[in-house]
Amino acid sequence: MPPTLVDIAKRTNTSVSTVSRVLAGGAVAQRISAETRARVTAAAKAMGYRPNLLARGLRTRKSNTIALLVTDFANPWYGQIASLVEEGLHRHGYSMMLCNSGEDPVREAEYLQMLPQKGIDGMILVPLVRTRRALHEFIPPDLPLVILDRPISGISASVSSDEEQLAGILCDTLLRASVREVALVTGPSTIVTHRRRGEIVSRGFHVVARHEGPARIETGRQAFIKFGEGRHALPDAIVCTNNFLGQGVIETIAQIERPPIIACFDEIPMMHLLPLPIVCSIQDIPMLADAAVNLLLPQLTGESPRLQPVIVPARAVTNRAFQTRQSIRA
Amino acid sequence: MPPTLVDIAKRTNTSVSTVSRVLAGGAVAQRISAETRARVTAAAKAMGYRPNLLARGLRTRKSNTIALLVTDFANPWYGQIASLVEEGLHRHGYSMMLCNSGEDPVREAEYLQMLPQKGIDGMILVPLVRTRRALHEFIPPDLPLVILDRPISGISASVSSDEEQLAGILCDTLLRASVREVALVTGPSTIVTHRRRGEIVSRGFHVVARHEGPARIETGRQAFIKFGEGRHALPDAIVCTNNFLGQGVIETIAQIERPPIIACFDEIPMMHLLPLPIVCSIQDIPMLADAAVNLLLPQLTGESPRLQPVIVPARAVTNRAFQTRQSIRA
DNA sequence: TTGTATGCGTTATCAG
DNA sequence: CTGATAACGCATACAA
Repeated sequence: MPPTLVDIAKRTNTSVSTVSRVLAGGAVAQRISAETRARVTAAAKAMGYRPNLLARGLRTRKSNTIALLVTDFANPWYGQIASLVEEGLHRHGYSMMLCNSGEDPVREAEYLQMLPQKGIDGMILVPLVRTRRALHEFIPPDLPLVILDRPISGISASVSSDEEQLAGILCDTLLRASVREVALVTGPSTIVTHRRRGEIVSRGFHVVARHEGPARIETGRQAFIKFGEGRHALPDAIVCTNNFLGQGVIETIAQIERPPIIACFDEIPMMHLLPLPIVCSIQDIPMLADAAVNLLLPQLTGESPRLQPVIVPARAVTNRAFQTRQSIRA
Repeated sequence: MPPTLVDIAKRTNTSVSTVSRVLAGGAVAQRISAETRARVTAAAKAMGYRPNLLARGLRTRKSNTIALLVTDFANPWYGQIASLVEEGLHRHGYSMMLCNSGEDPVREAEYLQMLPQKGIDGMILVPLVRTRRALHEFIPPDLPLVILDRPISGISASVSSDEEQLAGILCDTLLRASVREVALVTGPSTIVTHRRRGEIVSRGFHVVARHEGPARIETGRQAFIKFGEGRHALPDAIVCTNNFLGQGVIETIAQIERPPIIACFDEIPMMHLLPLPIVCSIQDIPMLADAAVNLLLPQLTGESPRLQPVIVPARAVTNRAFQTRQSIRA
């Protein structure tokens, strides 16, 4: 129904190839006489021609499209990074499609299979799958790929924060605040970042309670309820392995008098205004986004100059209530 | 390079059509002898066959893919709604791709053109374009389409909140709190929701200051700085036309003693814990998402039963600081 | 400078 | 039950 090259060719008394060449623009178009070129472009505009990208992609095996598959785009962290990645890719002439696995391995598998079949040129992935082998049961080994946030061993094109440092600075801050006992609220232990963060914290503190669940606000809420049941004395701090969990805990715990310190990874919005001590270990989102783009681009252009995993430094930030608490104790 | 139907056909001494039929499954596959069927499926699995979705889409004009184009997926509001839309569509066998115009009309135009050319089956759009005419310069008139959040006159498949009510309940709450003078922080007045919300508020109160800019946190921060320069006495309330603007204002204003009421549209995370009076007019995100999906599905299956614009009711919520303030004044 | 012919991987039509 | 064969819309090698 929409006009095709054939239609334009008929209308202008030329052939499909001529039309194709004209519309291709650039050098190829220059090899066509100015006269026919004008006729063809005019007709194309008049008929409202739009190239069928499926056909073009089928033929050229190029789509100028990158897929970014994340685990939960309801989490603003992913929205922010996606937004920056989008801008970066756009500057280089690629468009980006964001897909969501919703922390569901089945949906991840579906998208993982489908996206390459749809002819994307490359993919940036926040993975649920944990091994290179498992991953490549779904995607072809030659697809330009960058692993984001959660390194997979054996894949060198990956960007993530230094988990040791990330958790380390959090622990240091807690130690300086005389924390000894903590409760731990973690996302799925099948996910390496959550597991790793939990492990590192466990190494440094006496963990008196634990709760694990999907990395969502609701899980944080449940955690506090569960902790409340077990014992009346709360620990010195509650450590959450991501922002959503932290937010859930904060929402429910703030009513307590003398609440424990909340320590979490990633940012809590407006933490400075919240009436309880908070320390966040914050990843450098712009740098992560930038690195992801820069790691993908050379793969797209064919050149594959020994990609190295990029490890981005993080920093710990305490809120005002935390700082006040410290100066009072001092 | 990846195996195709032809490869499988050769390997099994059959024809492409047979292979295609077997792999199609369902009724078509039943018309093939159990024996060849087994041989073909086995070979397909062994060779790791994956259908080329570009080719299939080119042929069938169906992709089982819906695009959701929003204006700013760094804003959690869009992340939440996108997440719900995704789940809804997924339940009906569609996958969803989220794209971001970043409040840039040029990028919107690009995606608007490209997505249909890529063979999506339908689209849900949070538009920047303001008229039906302008929109259809980019997308074909027969593309299944739902307009989300910002109705466009002449397009009946649209879902949004009742702006009159949404702004009305906010104004009522402010009036009951004895607010007379307000400052207004709005997103781009080219966007109907921002403009409309601003107008309604202007009707009810004396607007002593205004600031307009992109609907981002940064704009809210700038607004407060600007207001601070002009006069020393702040108004009774600052009204922001969305959550991001509100967050920016709150972040910068909280340091003030006796801060004004912050009134905004959409949700402020953990508002109950913030130390200044806040009232939010909150849209029903799940209902919006649901309606969007339900408005799109019938268009996809061909039946087009007189679609009506869906108007979703909203509610105003005040935080604890607001409530405390009220009881003190009473 | 332009046209012809071929193929990208599928599905669908038409024979047999 | 199965196999040729023709599209789908585009890009390109090869001719002219």
